[in-house]
Amino acid sequence: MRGVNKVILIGNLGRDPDVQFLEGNIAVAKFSLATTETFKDRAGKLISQTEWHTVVLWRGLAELAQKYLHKGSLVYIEGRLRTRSWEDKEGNKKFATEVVGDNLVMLDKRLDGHSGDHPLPSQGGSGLSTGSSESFGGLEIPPLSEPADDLPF
Amino acid sequence: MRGVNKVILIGNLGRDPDVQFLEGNIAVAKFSLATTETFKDRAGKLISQTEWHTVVLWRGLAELAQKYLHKGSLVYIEGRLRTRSWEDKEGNKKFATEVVGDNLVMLDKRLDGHSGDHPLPSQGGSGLSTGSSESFGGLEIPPLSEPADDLPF
Amino acid sequence: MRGVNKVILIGNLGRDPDVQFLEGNIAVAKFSLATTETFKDRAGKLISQTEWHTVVLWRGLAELAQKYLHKGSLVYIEGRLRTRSWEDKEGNKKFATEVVGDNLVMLDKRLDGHSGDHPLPSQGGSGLSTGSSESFGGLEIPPLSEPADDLPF
Amino acid sequence: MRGVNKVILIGNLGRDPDVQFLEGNIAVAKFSLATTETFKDRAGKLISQTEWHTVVLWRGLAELAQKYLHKGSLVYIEGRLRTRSWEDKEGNKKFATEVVGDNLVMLDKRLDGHSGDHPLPSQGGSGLSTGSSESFGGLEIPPLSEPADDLPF
DNA sequence: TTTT
DNA sequence: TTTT
Repeated sequence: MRGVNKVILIGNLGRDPDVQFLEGNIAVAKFSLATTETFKDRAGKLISQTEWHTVVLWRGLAELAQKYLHKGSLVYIEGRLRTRSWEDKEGNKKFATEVVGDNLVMLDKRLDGHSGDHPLPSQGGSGLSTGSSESFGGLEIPPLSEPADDLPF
Repeated sequence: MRGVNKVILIGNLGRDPDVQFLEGNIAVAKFSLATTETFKDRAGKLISQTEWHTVVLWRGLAELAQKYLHKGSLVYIEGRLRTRSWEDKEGNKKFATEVVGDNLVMLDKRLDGHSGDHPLPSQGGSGLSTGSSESFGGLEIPPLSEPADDLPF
Repeated sequence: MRGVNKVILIGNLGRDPDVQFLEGNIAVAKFSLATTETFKDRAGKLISQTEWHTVVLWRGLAELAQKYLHKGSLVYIEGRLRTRSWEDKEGNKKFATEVVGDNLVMLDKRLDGHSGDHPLPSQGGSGLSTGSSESFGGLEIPPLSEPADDLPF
Repeated sequence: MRGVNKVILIGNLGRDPDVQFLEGNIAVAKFSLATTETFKDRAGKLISQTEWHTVVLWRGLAELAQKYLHKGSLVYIEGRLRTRSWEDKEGNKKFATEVVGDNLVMLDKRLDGHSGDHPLPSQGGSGLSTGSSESFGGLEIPPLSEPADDLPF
């Protein structure tokens, strides 16, 4: 590669995801995501701007979307831009730019009383008592079980 | 510039922020942030890994942190890495790497009954009814009030 | 803000930038950027995939583009997605998604013999009167001149 | 996952990479990377600031580093922060924060006359037997060979 | 310790 | 339409 094509979004779903299963039972999810940014214009006035994105997820991520995401869900999406083009029935050239996600983080707090119902995948850091000194322990490098701290550096 | 130094974190505060005011009434906030990532190792086993970061915020962001962040808060931080070094009293060279934030997004849903109490800055997209076609309208480019859609392209 | 809308690209310009000056002498540059990523598909075959993006730059960044970028230039662009819609003469609804850049890093080695000729600013907005401060989204630049190491932490 | 820990750097190697092979013939590369950013301080003065990062690469990426990177090389690194701690011989607690890279893009123009000599893979893991698939964090690579444009949306 |  |  001599290129980078990366998108990072945090926003809310405008509708429930639309999930389809292709042959081979491959899941594809699609939804609109609204990102709202606020900033001051040159005059110092607060401006709020919403942008809508089409997000596409494949396979495992699509299945996660189907299980856990719905209209209003707040998510972090990391992915890449992809523009498709086609001609409609009238022969007009059409373009659509989508964000193909390869990482998804659900940011909603479960507010439902019946938590535990659906075992939400993972749970980061919350409920930590103080930890920090403890947690600095030389953790293993993720996908490996190498003796990372024996490194001869 | 011929360089990029960018950090993006989503995680929970390990403690309430520590906020100080320097001369000139410049606010500086500091806190530990835990980011937890989950993934499968080579054997397919789910591994959860927590990393602790020191986050430093200046001025307006520090004041936001003081007002709205506390132990357990879930935040998005965008910033850059900065390593400081010094010698302690025994003459040992010490290093500390921090994330100096230049963007902060609070990701907690307000769960408190008395919402409205503290006017949380902005509120993105949530509660949107359907919108999408409407929202595609040719929005103005942020900090400008140029007739962006009159562009001669 | 309760949202994030961020794009990071590294790629080559497909053509020289198209630069226009709006009233008020505000520069706008537009160009196509090709990002090429390579990865292995499920069968282990190397796949190379090129995606084309429309990049829009304003003010100081547009002037930088005009001065230093040309067909083939390799650049890093950081920005945000923005979709515009309009109707063409036949009444067809059209959409275009662009990347509005707020940071630009030129990655080409100057190969010209007369290097040193023009002291490449190479940073968005540097040395420009219009002063695109957009790179930091209106945020306070973390103060280098602050006595950072005297921090009472 | 309920967290994000992401670093994006563009900078130059301060020295040739230090590459080691652990048992199992697993490669680990380590090097210092300088990122230089330029911006204006409050007085409008141009400030250039260099930050040094320790970058660690594993497996296929480490082998790429060994083959193609050297002192001065310009690279894009995407990875995550990881802080290790240990006690030195005097019993002093020590910390080191590193960037563990999971994506590498070489940004140097090949200036050597004998270009074409070694067909630069230039993508993390490409053409390597060890096959660092870390770049995609264990996620399914979005399937290029899927009939993406036949999607029923 | 890099680079412009 | 770029680049390797």
